[in-house]
Formats: sequence, C-alpha cells, structure tokens
Amino acid sequence: MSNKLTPRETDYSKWYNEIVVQADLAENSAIRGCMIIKPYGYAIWEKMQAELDKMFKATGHENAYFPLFVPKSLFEAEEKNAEGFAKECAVVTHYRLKNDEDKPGKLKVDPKAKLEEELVVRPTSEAVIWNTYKSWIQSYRDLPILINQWANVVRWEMRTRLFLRTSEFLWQEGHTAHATKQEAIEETKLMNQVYADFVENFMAIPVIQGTKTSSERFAGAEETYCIEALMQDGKALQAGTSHFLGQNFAKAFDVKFTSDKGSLDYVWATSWGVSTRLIGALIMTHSDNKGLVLPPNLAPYQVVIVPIYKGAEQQKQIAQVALKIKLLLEEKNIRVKFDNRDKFKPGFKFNEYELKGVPIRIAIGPNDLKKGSVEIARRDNLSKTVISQEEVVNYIDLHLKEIQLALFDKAKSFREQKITTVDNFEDFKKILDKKGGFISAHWDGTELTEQAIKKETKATIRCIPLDFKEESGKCVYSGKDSNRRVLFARAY
RNA sequence: CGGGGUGUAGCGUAGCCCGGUCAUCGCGCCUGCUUUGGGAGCAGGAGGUCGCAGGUUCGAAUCCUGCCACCCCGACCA
Repeated sequence: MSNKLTPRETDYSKWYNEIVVQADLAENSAIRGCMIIKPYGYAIWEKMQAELDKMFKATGHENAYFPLFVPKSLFEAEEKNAEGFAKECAVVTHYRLKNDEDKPGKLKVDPKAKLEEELVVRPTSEAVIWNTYKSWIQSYRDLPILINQWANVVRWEMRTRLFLRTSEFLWQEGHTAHATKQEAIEETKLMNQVYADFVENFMAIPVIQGTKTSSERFAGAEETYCIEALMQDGKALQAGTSHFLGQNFAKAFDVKFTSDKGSLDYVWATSWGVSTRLIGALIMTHSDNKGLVLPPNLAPYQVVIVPIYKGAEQQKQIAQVALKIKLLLEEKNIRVKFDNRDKFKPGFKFNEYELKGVPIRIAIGPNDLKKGSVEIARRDNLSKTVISQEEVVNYIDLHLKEIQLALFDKAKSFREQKITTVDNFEDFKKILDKKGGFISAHWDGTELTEQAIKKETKATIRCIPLDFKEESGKCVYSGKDSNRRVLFARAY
C-alpha cells in the first residue's frame, strides 16, 4: 500500500492489486484466480450492494438465500443450462478427511466418505431455486415470485482475470416466476433497465442496452438482455444481464400452476445478475495513471481531510478545525474521513488518497489557520483551489454532484467517439485494430457469419441495441440483406 | 492440452553463456536524530532452503537430468 506505484495505462491489476484486491493467494496456487477483496474494495462493493438492493426492493423484490451445493441430478435437469456450465464446475465428492498413515501430520481424503451423489458448487442457482419453487407454486395466487439472492458462485474458468473473470465471485441473482409470458418479458426488461440506471447514475458508466444473439445467450434462456460498457482500452465489457427463461426451467423442474381460468400451465421465468465484475468496470472506466477515480455516489468516503502541521500543538489546533468541518459535512450526509495519523507525511497521504480515488481532498495547514481557509483538491481533474472555511460545506456539496456528472460525461463522450459506423469488412478490420471500441455494422442474422467474423477478428456481437433504427443494408461480411445494425467489439 | 518465457529476502531485480570472497541493487521493514504545504533526509540494523530432487566437480545460484510452479499466447470462457 505504501510503495510507490507507477501504473501503466492499461495495466490496472498492477496497482489495484495493491489498494483494492489481491489477485490470488501466492502461497496456494490451488485456489489461484480467487479474489481477496481488501477492506477498501469491499466497502465499494457494500455501497453498490446497498444501492442495488434499494432498487430491487423498490421494484417489488425480496431477498432470500439458497444452498451453495447443487446435487448433480438437479443440476442436469435443464439440459442446455447444464451443458453450458458443465465444463467449469467444481464438484464435491467426499465429506471427510482422515490422518494419512503414510505421511504423519498430513491428511487425506477418506475414501469411505464418498458422497452417494456428487454436489456441484453452484455456478448459478437456477437449479436449486427452481427445484424449490416447485413446492412453493400451485396457484396463480402464488405468483409472481420476485426473489433476489446475494451470494457467491464458482466457475472454474481455464483462464481467470482479476475482477472480470475470477474463479469465485460475489453477485446477486434474481429469480422470478410469473403466470404469463408477457409479465416475465416485462420483468426481464425492467431489471435490465434497473441495471442500466444503477450503472449510469451511481457508477457513472454509460451503457448500451440490447439483446444478445443466440450464440451469446445465457444457457437455457430464450432471450438475454444486457448492458454493455466500453473500457478505456477500447474493449467492451458485459456489465450485467437479464434473461427471459421462457418455460424451460418450469418444464425441467415440473413447476405448474392452476391459472385463474382453471387451466394447468407451466410457470414463466426470468433471472438476472450483476457481480463484482462491476468493480472491474468501475476501475477500467474512470481510473487514470494516478490510481482509482471513484464516483462520489459510490466512494466509501467522499471527502478526506489531511492536516498539515509542525508539532503537537499545531496538530491539535488543526484537528479542531478539521473535526468541525467533518461534523458539518456529515450533517449533510457527506461521508468524510479525517486522517490524523502522525506516522505519515501530508505528501504521502495526498498520493495515497489519489491512489484510492477519493473524490475530494481537503488540506488544512498553518497558513489556513491564519487565513481561515482550506485547500480543496478534486480527484477527477486534479484541480486545486483555496476557499474560506465558511464556504466549505456548500462548496463540497455542489462539487460532489458536479464530479459525479463530470465522470459520466467524460466516459460517455469517450464512448460516443469510439462507436464507428462501418459498411465493409476491410474498414471493419482496420477500425478494430487501429481504433477499437464498438463497430456498428449490418449483420445478416446468421450464426455462421457471426462465428466467421469472430474467428477472423476476435470481435463478437456485443448486442443488438434496443433503440435500433430500421435501416436496410448489406451484411458487412456476407453481403446479404440486413434491416438493422448491431454492435461488434472485442470484449473482455 | 500445444507454443514461448520465467523461478534469487515481503515486492521488484543483478549475477547464469565463461563454476571459485557472489549472494547484488532498489523499494519496503526496524531503531535513532532531524523533518512535515506533494510519495522525507542521514546514520545504523534485521531479513535468503538462490523453485524442488538428483547428478557432474575439490567446489554449483551458475553445468547436466528429472520434476514442480507461475506468466504470456492459443484452445476455452452461458
């Protein structure tokens, strides 16, 4: 934490490792790819959780919790879903260890403690949850069920990437059950909209809403809505998904209900989730070479006060001013940290809080005591100004809001500038290599073309934007007719 | 699983080709004094199975063999 760090532009892990998270447990490579989220990083996640939770509640959802283990027989019930995840499942086969006779002091798996049925560590919870819903649903009066779960899941990826694709990650997964197809589709869209609102308003990350092509769709879904963001290095990131699951899970788990007309029907389902991947998105959208840049709405503390003093007497005087300002700010619900540690010098602290992305820093020194002033520094544009102590509360209140908007605007204009409309494959490849970002192009709608483009360029169709305009044209690859453009990009 | 690379103190590294006061340097850590408006200075100090196991040799971080681990690129990633 206290080393000098000189991050390179796209090598985020180099320094957020130090401040937010540790990529893996160096001592134990068996669990490489798992995250250790340090307190500061976790505080950001807690803030995200809190805000999302409010939005879920406001749209009628409740929290619940389901088991970590999924019996294999349940897991395989929905075929497509099982097939999609099968290759990345951690599986529990035994439930006991015993002393190893051959190696004193060591343990080994007790072969007698083999489980009758293997347990899959959930890569997602549809199976356990729908197995439960079966017993909860009989009548249309039991519907809808609108439940969210905060949990960890495990996906044994061949290749992990800090925050973006870790072996274990934290997320929320919503699982809803509905009486009608229409209602389930509405729910799917609504939650995608909730995600878009959260990511744009709290995280200050502009997103594009759209639907996935069939090949990019969630295993077992009939339609996948998503929000796609663009990182500073020009690569796209899927920031959240909301799935319309049709009746696939209801059929797999035999979940039927008696409708208000007396018929026996299968239930309609949705699921939706966002994960700690969003922290990665946050970092890769706003950060600069000095470290993180946090939007005020998510910063664990929005303001840090750093005292500058010589000697204990002066430290005491400055602390008085600092604490007074802290109280006044807190009355306005502004989150403030006063860093009065004597072990570190001001210059060191300045750099540390820039690395941590604290939106506003207040410095108070002997000059300020004399003049009744403070120095204010903004993290987003690194500007500094001196204002009087009376102005502080209003000034900061105003500027926190301004920083929030400024971050969003900056990210949005960056993204707009990185969306390129392209009409032939030569340009497609050129833009992809030289400029990156999203490419808006015509596509003939076939999986064949999609795969061919992916193979040749590594670009995939990120989404079919919801707000597309009807427009006739020719597929950028095959030259066949197309009536709308889709967004391609190289993605994480 | 293929192709390439790397393993030396908490972190980052030099040394390896050509074996012999070689275990180097920086950061960090500890103690003391001076410092404090942008990552402090000086002085002193602690910290090492040189990835592991064999082999060659009077002598191995260095050469040979085997193994292990990690990184990058591919395959894979709803």
